[in-house]
Amino acid sequence: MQRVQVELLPVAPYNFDQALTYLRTSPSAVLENISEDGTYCRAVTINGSDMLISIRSTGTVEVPHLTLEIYGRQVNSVATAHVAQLVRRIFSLDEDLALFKASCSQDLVFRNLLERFYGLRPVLIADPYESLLWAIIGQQINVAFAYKLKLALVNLCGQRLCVGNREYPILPRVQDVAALDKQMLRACQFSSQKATYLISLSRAVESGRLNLEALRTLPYDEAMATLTGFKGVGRWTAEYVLMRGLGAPDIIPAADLGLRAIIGRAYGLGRTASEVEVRSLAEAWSNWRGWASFYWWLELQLEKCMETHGFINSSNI
DNA sequence: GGCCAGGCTAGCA
DNA sequence: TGCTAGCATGGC
Repeated sequence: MQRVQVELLPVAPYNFDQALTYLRTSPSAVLENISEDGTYCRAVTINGSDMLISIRSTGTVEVPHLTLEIYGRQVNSVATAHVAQLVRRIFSLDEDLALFKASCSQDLVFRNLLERFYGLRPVLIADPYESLLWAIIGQQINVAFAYKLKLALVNLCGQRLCVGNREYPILPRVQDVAALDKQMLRACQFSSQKATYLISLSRAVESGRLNLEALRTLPYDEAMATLTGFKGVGRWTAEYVLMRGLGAPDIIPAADLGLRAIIGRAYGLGRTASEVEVRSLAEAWSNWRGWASFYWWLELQLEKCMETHGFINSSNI
């Protein structure tokens, strides 16, 4: 097992702790592990080779510095460069927060979030395919059950990476999900529809009929049309994949129930906002609607955490 | 037992 | 193009 250390310099300001808070409170973080001392760990697969990445902050918000460690059988310079690039993308390290802030600060309600979450940038899902799996699983069911289903899928067909005396779950490979029998998922409490969608979409990705990476270069409307052309992928799912999986900064899943609820409360509607109302309010965050929805999601998660535990720290979430 | 949950599809006008 | 009913399955 090799170990390589890389120093990363995010564009300032950058608050890594906020990113960890998001992950700690996120019901979608199944493969990520956040330790109490503020170290992020997860297994990733680079060119077919499984590695463990470990990241911790070694700087401040104004002078950010992250230390990345990579553990794997063969961590050569090419793999190291790939991992560093992946980490920069997951944590949005190269983006300029000032542009986002300048664009959204006219909205006084949102400005409050900008101040409270100073230095926060979106945390993306490491792999677009991973975001597609999670989006299908998360459709229409409560997040606690969605988390349970994600774990079930990982346990059913995901491998594990051993580093030291610990095991880390690896995202199931496309071909392994594509090869699943529907009944195997049904036995893990997946609905018939979800099982069908997961398998058929994985087969589409495996065969190349659905090329998720290629969506990066398409205009939003074309990428949306491509995704929603597949059964099981509606507008919400496509927007979720573009925003969380591919990092599209201006895509907002406005139909998202959680987003509608938190926005309804924040803007004093006294009820859940409608999708149309969310899209209308989101005009104020134009060009950055995806980033803004990420901020709202963190706000929502913190609110739920307070409801459940009465306080927020690393041990109760 | 009933309503809700980080929706999608098919059918219809 | 836009609306609605039906669907599926735990959690609370």
